[in-house]
Amino acid sequence: MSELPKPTQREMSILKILWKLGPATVRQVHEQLIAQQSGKKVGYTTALKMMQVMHEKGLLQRELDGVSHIYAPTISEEENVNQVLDNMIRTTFKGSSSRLVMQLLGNQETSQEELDEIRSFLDELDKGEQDSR
Amino acid sequence: MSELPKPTQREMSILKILWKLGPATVRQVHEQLIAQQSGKKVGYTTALKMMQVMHEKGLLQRELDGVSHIYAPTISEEENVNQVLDNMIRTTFKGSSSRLVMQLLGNQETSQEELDEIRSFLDELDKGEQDSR
DNA sequence: TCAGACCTACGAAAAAAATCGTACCAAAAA
DNA sequence: TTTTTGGTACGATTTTTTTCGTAGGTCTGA
Repeated sequence: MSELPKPTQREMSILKILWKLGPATVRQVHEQLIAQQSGKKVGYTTALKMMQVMHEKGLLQRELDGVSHIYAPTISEEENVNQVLDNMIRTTFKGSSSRLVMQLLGNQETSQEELDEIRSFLDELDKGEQDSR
Repeated sequence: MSELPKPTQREMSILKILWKLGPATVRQVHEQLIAQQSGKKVGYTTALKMMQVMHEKGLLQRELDGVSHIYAPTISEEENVNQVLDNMIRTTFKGSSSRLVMQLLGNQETSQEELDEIRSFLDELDKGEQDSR
């Protein structure tokens, strides 16, 4: 496994945009960047450069499409989230995912539907485990 | 709510140490910093300065104790985790905490005990809700 | 009294991250 | 053909973060 450097906060915001948009050009990303960061104006070349740097670091893949490049994150949002969660469980919940879940549900307002969904998902898991015994 | 700046990655490592130790002096934090970051040696004044800066930013509180200061995070680990999770739910799980839970449990290897714990926690929640009706 | 051990504060240097100006190329429009 | 409209690359500058040297204070033990 190659060691991808941790994205900086700014880089994360670009990753998030790409996760939302799917593979996209610098221009598209730049537009989003401006749209959300109301107040901060970011130049086009800034976005371009950032994405070039991220490409060099291995955070983004790119593909030539006519004149322009189409960029995509090398890591999916799912993978990223999993990493973050795993890490959180390890460092702040002593390895116990149930603690995380409890913390989460205790804090968030969670609707009945959601709770039910979780419950039936638990049932699914149990069933799967049973089968594999 | 005051706008605390997001801690940088280095600052996070100091926060984590303080969350683990409880309120502590620069020296204590510095020791930990060295202990974990085997390879990277960090000078004492570096740790001191970082913590001073974090104090100015409002990330740390401090209290004079004789000659030295005792520092503590202004935000608890719990609050921090909640923020991160809330944010994650909002931005990547479309506001649904159950999706997060499902993603988590689907990915992690979770023991039967943990699953049971979650289930009984769900029951607790339901009971609470019932009472408040 | 004086050296040594611990502190803090502060400024400045070094390193890393972010921003942007400018040059350049190609294709489309005039 | 010339101009305008996108696009890339890249170097340089600016800003932010990180690191550390140095100065200066206090207390303690020799």
